[in-house]
Amino acid sequence: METKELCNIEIGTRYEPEKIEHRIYSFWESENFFHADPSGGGEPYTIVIPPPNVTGALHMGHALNTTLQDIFVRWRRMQGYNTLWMPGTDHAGIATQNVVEQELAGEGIHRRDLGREKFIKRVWKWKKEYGDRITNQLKRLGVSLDWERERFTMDEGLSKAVLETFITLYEKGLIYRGKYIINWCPRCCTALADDEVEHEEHEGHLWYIRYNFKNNHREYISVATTRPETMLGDTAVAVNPEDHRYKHLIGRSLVLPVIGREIPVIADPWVDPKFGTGVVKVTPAHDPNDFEMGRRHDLETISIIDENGDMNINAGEQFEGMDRFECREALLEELREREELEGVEPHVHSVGHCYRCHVVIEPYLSDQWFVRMAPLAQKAITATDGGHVTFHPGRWRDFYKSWLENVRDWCISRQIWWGHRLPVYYCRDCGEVVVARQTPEKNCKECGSARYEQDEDVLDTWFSSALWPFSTLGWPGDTEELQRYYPTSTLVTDRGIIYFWVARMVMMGLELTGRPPFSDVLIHGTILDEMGRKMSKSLGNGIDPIEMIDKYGADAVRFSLIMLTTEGQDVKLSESKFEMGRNFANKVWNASRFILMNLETEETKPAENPAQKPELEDRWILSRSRAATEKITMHLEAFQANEAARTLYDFFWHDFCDWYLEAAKERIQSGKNPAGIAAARETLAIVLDTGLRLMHPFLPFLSETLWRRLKTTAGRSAPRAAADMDERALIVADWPQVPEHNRDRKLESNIDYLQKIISASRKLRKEKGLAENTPLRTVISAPDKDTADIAEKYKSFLARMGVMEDIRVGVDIEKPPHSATSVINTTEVFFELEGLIDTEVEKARLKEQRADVLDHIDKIEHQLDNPDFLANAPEAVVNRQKAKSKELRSKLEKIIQNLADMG
RNA sequence: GGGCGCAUAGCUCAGAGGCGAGAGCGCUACCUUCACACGGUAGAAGUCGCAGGUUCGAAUCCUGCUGCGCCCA
Repeated sequence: METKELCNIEIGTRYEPEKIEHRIYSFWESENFFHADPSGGGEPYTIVIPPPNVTGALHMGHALNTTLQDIFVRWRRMQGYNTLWMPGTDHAGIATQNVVEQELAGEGIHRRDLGREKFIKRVWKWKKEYGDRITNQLKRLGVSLDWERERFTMDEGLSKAVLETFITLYEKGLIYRGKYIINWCPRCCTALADDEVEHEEHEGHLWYIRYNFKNNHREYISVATTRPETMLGDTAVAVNPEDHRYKHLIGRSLVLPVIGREIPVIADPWVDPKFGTGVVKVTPAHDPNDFEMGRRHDLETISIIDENGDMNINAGEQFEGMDRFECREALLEELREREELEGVEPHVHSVGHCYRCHVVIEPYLSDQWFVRMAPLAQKAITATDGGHVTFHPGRWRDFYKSWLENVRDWCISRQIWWGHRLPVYYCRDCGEVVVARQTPEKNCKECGSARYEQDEDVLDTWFSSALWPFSTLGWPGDTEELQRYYPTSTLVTDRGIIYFWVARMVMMGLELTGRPPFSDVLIHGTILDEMGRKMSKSLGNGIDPIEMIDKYGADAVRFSLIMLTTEGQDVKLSESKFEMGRNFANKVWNASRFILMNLETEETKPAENPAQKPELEDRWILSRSRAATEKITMHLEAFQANEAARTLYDFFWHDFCDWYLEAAKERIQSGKNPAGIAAARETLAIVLDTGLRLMHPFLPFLSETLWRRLKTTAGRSAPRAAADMDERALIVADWPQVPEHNRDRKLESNIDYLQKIISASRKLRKEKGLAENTPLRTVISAPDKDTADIAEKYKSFLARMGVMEDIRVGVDIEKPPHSATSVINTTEVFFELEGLIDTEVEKARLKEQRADVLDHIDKIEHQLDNPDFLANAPEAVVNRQKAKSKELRSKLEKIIQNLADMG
């Protein structure tokens, strides 16, 4: 897109983001500004996006997450770093399979009807049609991702990374196959990892069931359980070996109710004597703890529930085919009839649910593949302790470590079709296991058979996500990108996936590349609704970012989110919050509009290049803009985007618009003093340029639009500003530098003093009910020559900004008759108000002020009278309080004098 | 049960040993003045959750308590 066209935007009184956003984004894309060139110069700065789920739609969490990343990337790009922000999506095995299965269900088809191959084709078709919804939505936010490099966890390169990883870890003995109790989702029909199970407090029951002894039907013990239906698979009853109540029963035999199987009473220290009766049933095939106990005591494992959560034949003919919860009711009824149900009491316990579909998890005994976590976790802990991976805020390091320190082996096989199929082949004739890159060509070395079949399972999606920071850069190939951009710089994410993703990336990065995948991890808050609840589809309490962008503009959405996100704290969001960003954007728009109008004026001809005579406020705003630059840069370096945004807001609105623009306006519109006007124009352009640069990471569309306009306009009457704007676009313009001697603190404090005098005049007019443009004759009585000089020097500033006239300045000038007094620091300001002074009102006002000052003096002098304070407090604090006390004393004296003068 | 976070103006939140505690929204009054009413100017508004402690000095540090939220078991 042509620059001319971009500038051809009508600068109306309202910022209309919808008119520019699309154009600007196309411009950036067509100019290739997002694309990283590994052969280019500059220190690398790399971020990989947390790949959103390909089935997902953009929500506020993504909006915050990507805005933060875009801020860091745009800022570093402007600083001259060779910046890469890697985009992509995650194939989300279970979620995507569910979506396509539902689509098929609409056509009355089950995936099994289709067969594996056709089903996978169907998923790819779905992905091609709908898979880029979320990436297109991201573009609306203005993100500067390097789209040319977009990756997908199922694409060829990343699949190769997964294959190599599996083989490498298998060969190192870090991947193994075994028959264990895993978390099974009967709806998704697959195993899940421990951290894919969500635990919820559930108000259930504790049932007491009577187990009779063999050979003596009058003798029994009572067993407590929360899941009576699993009783059908019991192969023992256990007590704690130290429990004196039951010691004599150990080794005796019981008869399992309903089933009639003979089972032993065993002793195991795992049993908690305080739970229920202290006697627990042991079901090794359906409880992880019981499974361990079963191994210790060599118990039989009897599976009674199948993969769909239905009872199988081992549960007995009467229950076979029943759903597990249906069976529970039927069994309880049966026990009641047999008078073997001893009792029931309410019991709150934690129940695991599938994190994808929320069905109750079934502990399930099956053959699965696992990653041995202890050695990997140890490396990850060491790297973090050694400062190679730093969390912001730091407390998340402990959170991450506590998981790594207690992590159990990771079940990575999933019984679904969509995903990376395990590179495992079994000999059909002898069952020999071969892990290989492709179907083995040689005959089985055990039995000589040539018939192999590949494992049906696919890998956990997180297995491929764990490789993301290097697989996206071409690993296992030794690519230019990998050399240039790996390890990455900053990872930005929500605390919710520290275990799932962050920890696993660190483990895999260290194991496979020998280096941590990133140096800094920024954990931001979670977006909540107005009532502090998580936003979710089921609650319907979400706020759609795209709707908000349509309504308020992308920049407003971005800026509001960042302003609200204080370090690591959750954000309670409501739609009205976006007004803050919109108002700020509109303020910037209008301030720029004013400046552009003034630069475009016909009055100054560019060739003439008039002499410039800067005024006080010109130098002041330049000093303030340097202060803002310094602070914003510092906050970004500390990962505090919200503090940076706040600094920008205060600087632009309160220093630049409230004070400087108003002062410059007066000067320019007065029409006198051409050199002063020229200086004002130049300063407006310079400071707006700086402001837009500082703003760019936060409000990219608005700043780019205005900057381009300023660049073409500044040449007319702000030659120095124009000369500094020689970059092609703001997105690739230089970040403002902070020169060594950058501040004029004296000047800033002088202006502060003058601002107080101006405020006092405005306040007085309000009190007297005078119109804002009524000039006040003013006498300024300073305590010393230095202070008087400041006021004298900047009389015209006071006159303009405070609407004062005939300002007389001196040391200890006498108070004119019929005037109101304001005491500013140690200066008396007398406003002449003939006919408007009510002595009684004035006296009351001064008395109030006197009481106030006395109160303050009391406090400070009490402190200064305390020898301990003088002895212990730092000198600077003591001096400050002494100066304050002196100033207040002087102020008090003046108030008293004024009161006395009034009689 | 264990761990973490939060509690400050009507609302949303900053402030992390030393200012007489701040911002945005909302509220009150005045102002359609020529960049902006999505604006300007001025203002009202606080027992910094409660109780102890440390300290010359606590909204800030420590202990306990209460309430809310999150994570793990």
